Amino acid sequence: MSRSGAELYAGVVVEAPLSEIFHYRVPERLAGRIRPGDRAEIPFARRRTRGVVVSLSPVAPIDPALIKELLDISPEEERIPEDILELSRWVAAYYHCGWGMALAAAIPAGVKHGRRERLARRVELASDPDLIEAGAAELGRRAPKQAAALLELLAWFRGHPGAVLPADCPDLGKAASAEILRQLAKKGLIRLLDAEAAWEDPFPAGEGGEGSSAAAEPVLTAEQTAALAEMAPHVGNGEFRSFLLHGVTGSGKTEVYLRLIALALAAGKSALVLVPEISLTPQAASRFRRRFGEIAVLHSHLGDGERAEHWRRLRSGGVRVAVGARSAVFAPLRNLGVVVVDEEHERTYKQDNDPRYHARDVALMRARLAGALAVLGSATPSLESWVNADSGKHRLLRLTSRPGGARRPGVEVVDIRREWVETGRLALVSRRLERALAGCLERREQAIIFLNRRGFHTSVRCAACGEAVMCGNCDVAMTHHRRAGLLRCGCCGSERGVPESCPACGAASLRFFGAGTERAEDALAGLFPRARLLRMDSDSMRARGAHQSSLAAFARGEYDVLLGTQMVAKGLDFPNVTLVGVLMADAALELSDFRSAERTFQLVAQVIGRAGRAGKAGLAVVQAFQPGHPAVAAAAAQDYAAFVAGELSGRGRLGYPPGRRLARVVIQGGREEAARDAAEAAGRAVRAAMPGGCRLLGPAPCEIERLQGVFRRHMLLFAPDNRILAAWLAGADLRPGLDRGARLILDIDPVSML
DNA sequence: AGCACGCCGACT
DNA sequence: GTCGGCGTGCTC
Repeated sequence: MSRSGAELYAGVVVEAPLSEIFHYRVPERLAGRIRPGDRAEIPFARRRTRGVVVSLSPVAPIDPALIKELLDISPEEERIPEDILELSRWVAAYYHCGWGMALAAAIPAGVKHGRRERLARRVELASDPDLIEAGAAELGRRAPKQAAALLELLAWFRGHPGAVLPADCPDLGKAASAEILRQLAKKGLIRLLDAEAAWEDPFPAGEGGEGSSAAAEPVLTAEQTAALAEMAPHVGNGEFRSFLLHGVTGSGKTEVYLRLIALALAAGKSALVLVPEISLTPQAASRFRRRFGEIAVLHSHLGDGERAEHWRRLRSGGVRVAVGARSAVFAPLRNLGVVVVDEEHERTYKQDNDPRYHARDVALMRARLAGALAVLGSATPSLESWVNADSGKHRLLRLTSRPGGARRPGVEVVDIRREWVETGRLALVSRRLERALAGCLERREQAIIFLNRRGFHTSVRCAACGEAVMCGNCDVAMTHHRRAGLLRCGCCGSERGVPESCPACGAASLRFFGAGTERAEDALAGLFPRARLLRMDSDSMRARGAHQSSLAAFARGEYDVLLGTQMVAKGLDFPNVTLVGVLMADAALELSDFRSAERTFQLVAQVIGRAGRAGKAGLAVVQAFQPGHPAVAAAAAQDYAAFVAGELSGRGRLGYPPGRRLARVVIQGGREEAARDAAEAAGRAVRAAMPGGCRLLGPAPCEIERLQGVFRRHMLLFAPDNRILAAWLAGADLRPGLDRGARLILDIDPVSML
């Protein structure tokens, strides 16, 4: 069989959702140049596919008779760099997913499929919607799945006129699997297009390229200088170091990052900057471009082709700065010197589908593997990072003052309960806030009003039977959207008309409760009819680019008041904003999630920071039902230390993170029975394998037991440290009972408990 | 994932 | 009868 005697076998991670490694014989002509990281062409189950070579060995790990020969390897430009391969291996091990799954997250689609035989990745309707709808009705009898997918597509295109839908769009869910889409395309009902087809870059490179004069570098504050002086010696020396940069809003963290990156570049290294998607604005991108010339901006709206192009340029070393959201943590930068994670506390860094990695933690591991310097920046660091700084894992750096002498805003807390008693009505806008707004408008300054609830009313309830109108798919009360004249589910987005009578008991006694941004808009319009209001939430900002253009219009002074959800809590500073109002600071506290206090603190502290960023005096009015709640009080006092101390001791008492490590196992199924049986089986397996010093909660129904038509149960695994947690999970066989109608999700370091 | 096999209900 | 849809199983 072997002619030269020295056989070589390659371990290959196949491009399929499988966790095993498959092995292939390396043909002699490739034996000299094949290396781990090569993309390989392989025969796999009666077809050709591709994979990534992860190991090479002279011994066959299985019966050699079963092993097939590897067909070819890809050109050099498509190799996965060694450090990315290593990083993906760590992701697979840490998050308990297959290596293939981790690699899939690390390699962009455009690179995976190569340039030639590119898969169709965008969907378009083949004819006009009404014709399609008729087609769907006809299809319904024979192919219900295809018909459902078609209707889903139709609804999507009606909601997003003129847009092009990526074939793997999460909006479609699994209603439209690749197979279904192919079938529909075969029938001529839809068209599947190339990635390259139309999606203009919302952040074009534009001006500010290499040649343009470098932007004037602002003078650093003493604190910025000190922070840089701490870090500078560790740039480019090849040793991993991590820092937590705790800087109040407006203290100039970005300038510190920019200087640090400049140092890395000067030392011949490259730099990776992670930002939450929402702050990846054209302005932010151009700030980096002005300093560093050509950079890779990796945002979520890049086409496969563009993404692949960035990947190749970073990989070749042609571009040495990458700025991007979560998945940019895998950008193939060479010779990495600095890794920045801005707003490190943001939960958007956690991916909420497999592999469920936390980009901040992956970034730290990446820096460690590269021997680079990592900086985590935030005005309100996560407790995890804070504890790591406390224990000496990260070095803590502080920025407490704002450059240019901008003062911190004054904060006043309004007790809504007392307001209620004194005025006899439950007003959305307190008298104090009304007065402040009047003054602000009179001075021709701008205000931001924050309310983290969408819609008009947050629920519709029957006065006769007490039932709220629930979503048909989820265990969630539907919100009333008066503008649209319907009820919508905040979880799955499904809609229904506003019922005349109670769907549960039939009584014509429905009452509307709670307030969202729509209602706040009405309230403000009633109080200040002449004020120009801009409402920003995911309902009013559905159109592509609406978010950016609205913020720009507000910045130009075309509006007086910006009202919205989280969307207005973060992002740009508007020099003319001197007033911030928080309508229900404690709205999120009722959620049964152990992090809800932390989130409330972060959110309120961040919004308050929006006030008075330039020379002008700022004021924040914080309304709350529980003004004394530590999260609200500490945020109002801008006292991070006080909040952290209290919260940490509470978490410690309850045995929650960050003191202990947590994994969450969710079992879901279309039938309640199947989900419960599978959860019980998994629960027994987990309990049997539980090491000492650990704790198991559940299995029990999830907070939202039914979500998008699926029944969900979960359990929480608490362990003293990660090693023990990993051993526990390795020892528990979660497979049995899952085969039929139930699926299992394992989430390490979960951020959502719902 | 993708592709075969095989079962099942409906049409030339 | 057979065609197409859709569940199931397997891939070095």
